[in-house]
Amino acid sequence: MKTIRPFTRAIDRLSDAGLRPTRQRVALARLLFEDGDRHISAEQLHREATEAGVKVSLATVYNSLNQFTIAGLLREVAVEAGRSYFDTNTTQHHHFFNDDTGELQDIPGDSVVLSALPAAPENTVIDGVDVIVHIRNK
Amino acid sequence: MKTIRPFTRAIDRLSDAGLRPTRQRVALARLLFEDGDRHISAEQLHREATEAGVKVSLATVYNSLNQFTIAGLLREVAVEAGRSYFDTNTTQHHHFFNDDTGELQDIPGDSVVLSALPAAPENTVIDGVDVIVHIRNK
DNA sequence: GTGTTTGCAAAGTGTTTGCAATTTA
DNA sequence: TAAATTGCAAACACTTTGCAAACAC
Repeated sequence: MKTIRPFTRAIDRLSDAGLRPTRQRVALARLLFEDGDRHISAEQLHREATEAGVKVSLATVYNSLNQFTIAGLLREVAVEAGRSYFDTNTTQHHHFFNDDTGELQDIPGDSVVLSALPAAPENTVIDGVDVIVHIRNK
Repeated sequence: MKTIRPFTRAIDRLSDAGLRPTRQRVALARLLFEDGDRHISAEQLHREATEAGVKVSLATVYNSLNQFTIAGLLREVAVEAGRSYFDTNTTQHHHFFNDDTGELQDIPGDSVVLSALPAAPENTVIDGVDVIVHIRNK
């Protein structure tokens, strides 16, 4: 009864990524990865953790999000200056960003198609393509 | 035959946009608009102004950039959390962002083509599409 | 003159860091 | 026990704001 499956999965995910599965990191990983694709900021995650009764400092949330990102568990999405979002879906895909509400969401399937990609400038290589479709409430 | 963009003085540009052409705003508009397309942050513009002998405070640079943006003279481009870039080219186009150097540049011509656009979610309308091609040095 | 704009410094965000205490392996 | 991690507060980078003085019309 002590061995909860999802708990174990979070631990394995962290271990596999070379991150020590501490109490805080496991709790954050569960919040992040147990409910499918998520787009979340550090503040939001910290609030969720606190509401779930997990004692973790905001600094640790920031540090963990950055470590998870470096480890390839998360992807950082820049939508507007001053706020960072982290996306649990690390595969190549694109986003709607609601400028009214600040909400970020995936663009489903392949409903965005880039039919031509530019050549990278001299001495550079393409590292990734972000498409942000800005939307606002009707 | 080549389309020549009509030369508009900084003063007229500001007046037409409903902005009082003060000494500071005129100086900033000159720096921004007299040398073709530019991608610049508030700090950079402030430094340029200072180097050009224009006395203007950083707060006024920020305020002016925001006013210019609201007036449609500039377009703000979000590339990474924590830094705002302003683009003097307000037409629909896309960008390379060099993650190594922090440099932002236009993607030339039609070398990026979005061949499909998603439908906006319920009760929202599409406001614009940003394509950022992240590059890094070889 | 009257309303607008500026500059300064202070305040506000969001994020990172130094370091002692704690936890993990 | 040694090394890694945490929490706190302070530091940070960037941006906005309040208000008195300066300016544009």
